[in-house]
Amino acid sequence: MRETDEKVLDNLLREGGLAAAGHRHVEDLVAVKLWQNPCWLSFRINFLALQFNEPIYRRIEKEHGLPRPEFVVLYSLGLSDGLTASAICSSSGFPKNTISRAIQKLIDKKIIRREVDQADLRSFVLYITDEGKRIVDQAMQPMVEREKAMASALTPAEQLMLSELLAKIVVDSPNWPLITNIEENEE
Amino acid sequence: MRETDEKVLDNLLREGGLAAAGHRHVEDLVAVKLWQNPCWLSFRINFLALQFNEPIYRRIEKEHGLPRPEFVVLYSLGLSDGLTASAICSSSGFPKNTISRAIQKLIDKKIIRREVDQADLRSFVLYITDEGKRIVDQAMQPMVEREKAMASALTPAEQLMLSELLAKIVVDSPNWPLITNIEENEE
DNA sequence: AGCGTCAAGTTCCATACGGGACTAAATTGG
DNA sequence: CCAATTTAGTCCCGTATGGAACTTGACGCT
Repeated sequence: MRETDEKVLDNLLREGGLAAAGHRHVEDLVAVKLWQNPCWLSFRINFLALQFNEPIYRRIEKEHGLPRPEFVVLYSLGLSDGLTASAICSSSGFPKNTISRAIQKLIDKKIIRREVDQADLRSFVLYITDEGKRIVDQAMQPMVEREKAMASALTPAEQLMLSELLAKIVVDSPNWPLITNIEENEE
Repeated sequence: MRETDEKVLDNLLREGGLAAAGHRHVEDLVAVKLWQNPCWLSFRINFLALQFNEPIYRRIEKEHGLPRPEFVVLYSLGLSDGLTASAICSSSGFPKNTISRAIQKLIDKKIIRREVDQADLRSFVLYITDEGKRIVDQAMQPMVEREKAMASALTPAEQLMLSELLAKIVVDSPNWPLITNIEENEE
């Protein structure tokens, strides 16, 4: 790709959705961050993540007394019972001490249960209790609703497209280059 | 849309990208969260946000001594100088006390500068200093690189499509229903 | 003008968070 | 088969975080 072509593409990407937005009102700074931002992708993703999460986790906290890390554990077990702490860490991105604490709290609350893994005595296998299942099911509802609301800006065909595109990126994520912060030791 | 049609769509959405992933290896729990998850959209978005952010912010912290909220302020001013604290809050999703603190620190470090808004004596207008500009420019590079890496799982056409789809959702976000946590006061 | 409400920022404070050191079990390998 | 290394999970502790209360200025209303 020639130098100029690349610039053209960059601009197209950055301005993606500008025409379609038309006259619809967006807050000024959001508009700038959407359409005059070299980091078009990360802004869009971060913005949506925040907008989605913040009210949801606040509600789950209020309603069930579960802070985010605890809910993440529960949610993971709800999708796939019998997990280990480290599996939850790596699929969720939380550090292991945070997850460890969350697990302890959930055990105290009798929302999950823990058994030593006979195959590996260092690790524990976690199971959700009936009480736990009840809670996830209930907490999941508003999440699904909010998802629907979020997705409703798109047609079903567009939603499908989006789902596929994002999945592709997720699947590719293990290949992203490591960030090297081993540089300029100019403390 | 008939009941059953809706179920069909739900399944399609949830499994978006499954076929395309083919044989490529994905961690087990990630695969479950991708393809057997009622919250297909929020998982994809949150996962990508975390994967993107964590190394980037860690690096910026190490390299420039700026924790995330401080960088967010700087980044915002870099895109659009002369902002007010509350504008930064609402476009970034951070609470105002966190942003306030970040602003103070940045002023101390002489990375930004503050003037009272003559039109509204309660608020301040923030300006980035030359030093500040230097820092954003430098810190931006790895972000852009990482974006490119992230996007490189897609063809340019797909990237453009994604940019547009996400922008549509962002533009629509002010219309999402408020979360009502005013319910079942069963503390 | 004067009162009540609202909006911009700041301060206070309890707490959740995550880095890093630690323990114990597994695995590697010479 | 015994070090050396890696991995699962926990613990300690300083710090960043965000809720709530507060201050001060703007704005609406009669």
